[in-house]
Amino acid sequence: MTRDPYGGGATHGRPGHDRSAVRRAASIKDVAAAAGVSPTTVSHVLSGNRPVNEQTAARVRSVVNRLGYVPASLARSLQAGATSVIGLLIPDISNTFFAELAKGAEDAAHDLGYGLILCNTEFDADREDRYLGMIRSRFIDGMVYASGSPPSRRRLEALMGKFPIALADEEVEGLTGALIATADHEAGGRLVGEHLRELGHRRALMLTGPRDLKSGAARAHGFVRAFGGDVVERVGDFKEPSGYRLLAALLDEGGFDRTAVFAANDLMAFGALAALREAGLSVPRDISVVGFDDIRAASLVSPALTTVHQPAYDVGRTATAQLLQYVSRGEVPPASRHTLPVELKVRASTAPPTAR
Amino acid sequence: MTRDPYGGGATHGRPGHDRSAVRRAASIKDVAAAAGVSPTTVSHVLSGNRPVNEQTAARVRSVVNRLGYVPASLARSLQAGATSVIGLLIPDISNTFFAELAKGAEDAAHDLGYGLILCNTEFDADREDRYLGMIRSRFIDGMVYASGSPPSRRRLEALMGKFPIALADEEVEGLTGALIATADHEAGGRLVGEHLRELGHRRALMLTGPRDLKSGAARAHGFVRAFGGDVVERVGDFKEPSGYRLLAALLDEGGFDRTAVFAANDLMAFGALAALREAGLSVPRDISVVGFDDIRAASLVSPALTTVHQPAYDVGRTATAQLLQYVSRGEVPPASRHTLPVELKVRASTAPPTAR
DNA sequence: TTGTAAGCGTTATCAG
DNA sequence: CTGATAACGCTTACAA
Repeated sequence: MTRDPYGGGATHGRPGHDRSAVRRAASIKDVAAAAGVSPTTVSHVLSGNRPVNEQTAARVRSVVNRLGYVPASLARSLQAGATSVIGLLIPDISNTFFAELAKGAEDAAHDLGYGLILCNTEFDADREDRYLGMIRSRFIDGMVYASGSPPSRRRLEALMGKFPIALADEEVEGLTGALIATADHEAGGRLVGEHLRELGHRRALMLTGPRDLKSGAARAHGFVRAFGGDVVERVGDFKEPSGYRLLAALLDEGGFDRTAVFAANDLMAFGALAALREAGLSVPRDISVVGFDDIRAASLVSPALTTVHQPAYDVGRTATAQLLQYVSRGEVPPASRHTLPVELKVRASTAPPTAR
Repeated sequence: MTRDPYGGGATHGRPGHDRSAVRRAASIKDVAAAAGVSPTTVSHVLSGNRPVNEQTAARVRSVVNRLGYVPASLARSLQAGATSVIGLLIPDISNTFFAELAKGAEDAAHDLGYGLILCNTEFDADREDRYLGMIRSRFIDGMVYASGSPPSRRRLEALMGKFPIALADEEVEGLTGALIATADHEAGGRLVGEHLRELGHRRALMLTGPRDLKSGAARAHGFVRAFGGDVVERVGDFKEPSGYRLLAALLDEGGFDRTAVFAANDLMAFGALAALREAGLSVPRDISVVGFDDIRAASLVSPALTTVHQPAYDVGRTATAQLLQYVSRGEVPPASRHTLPVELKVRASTAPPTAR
């Protein structure tokens, strides 16, 4: 917490030569005084909330310009009981998936006249805590929550119901009664399962994300059911190195008999690709690889990655738009779920298995 | 501008069954009353700004817990004259370069106890305007400005000097007296020039960004001087399609005699790569390609792109840290420049020219 | 050790 | 058409 940065008007009656100090800005009183009217009138000239004599209004406006007066939004918000700003809490803005989601959220917020505070947690609980404090202290009117760090459930649960919060992308286990917008993870898994099965694969390796994420479970579930074959599972953390390490370890062990790899996200698929390349295996000839998310790099890698396109932008946009619908009325959103469609992008990293 | 979202306390004296409405939160007065002390004492118990009898303090704390009281940061900020929140204005958060920059900015802000508002402009002047309004209305204590949309100069110039603003990544033409953190664009251009020259190239095509960006000019300048050979220039807009179109047009024309392409950023380089592939030319055998930025996808494309690594994270972090140093003292930052080193990443897209 | 009162900059209410 | 006053929720002299 930062304490009062400048000591409350020390430069007050001292115009002139202190070049770097921020001068106290003109207030509505200053304008009123200079225009010879009451603050009330100034307020109304600016807001148009009630008619003002055109002469008076003109005079006020001219003073406003001369003094460069801009209403203090803090005071306005204090009086209004709302700030017109919401937060977006995500684990990692440099992950393009979240960047896209953020863009959707920002667009939706902007459309409704709201500002958006970026709360980047780096999966750090302290950081998440601090950001959640913003909603408790009512500095923001609501929060779009798109992180999945498990330790946060308790706190989140306590907040939800009291404050307007929407879940984006990731359900939080055991949290009911929430407004949530998410991609159809199960369908995504199913599409991949069907695709690999149709190609003729029967033995697959599934690289999952952390166990406690519902989205991951849904993907896995959809995949296993649709694939129907033999599935080996390894747990990773959604980051590239974990995809690499998991697969490299399996390859080292020897006796690797899988013909396809389904990674929980594109990043892990990239890691898998690297491990395969290093082991001298060719994709998709020796082994097929599928990702999830369809981040930009997916179509750029070589071979281009077959993956499931997640509508990250829409998830962010939908969650935010829904949330604001309630926030703008001063209500806590009811439980509701918006499942957005996904799409399988078949590219060059999958092919029928070759007999070995 | 959003008008007062909810009509100022209609649910005030109506406790009870309106399930979805947000209940008025406990205020310092409520706590004081319930604990049988004055608001002043509550304030001091919480802030530690002056000693309080341990008995009293304990009683207050217990009431605070029971009521779930959290101080309203708006009121606090109004009183303090600062919000401990700054803005970060960028054109496109889904561009990984800016995402990295944002991450650096967010880290620096977080370290000093500041929040960061993401202002994503999509190169839209209206949007930029609205966000700049946040600083004029003192909702934020400062702004890290990392956009380059030319029409904004005037406004920016008017703001700078009055409000704490730092320029990140991109100088704004004709704006002096600013605090600025930027990568060493000129050195970047030079490194590319030297690299291509050493490989034996003598005829290059340079795909630039918009003309009025200083960074682009610096890159071009450094490149042309170091390369020394024959350089043809085409102006693009930093987006992938423009790289594609520019090169495709040249190829179509016939008589294309360049042996190397230097694109203003990686995205345009990707476009160029696509055009080349389509024309049946092989990189780097027939032609070498170099980018700028070193976004994640650069090492993933095939062939992996030789490019100049920009320290996006550090640019964001440095600009923000510098800005906050002044903001926290209530000062407008003086002119100063921080030039961060770049690095040439030689990968697979460059090679000596083959005689044709 | 504690409390009273003023003030931060607005806007809504009520009165003229 | 306009103005005085209270209120939003907090902090901080100043006083006791």
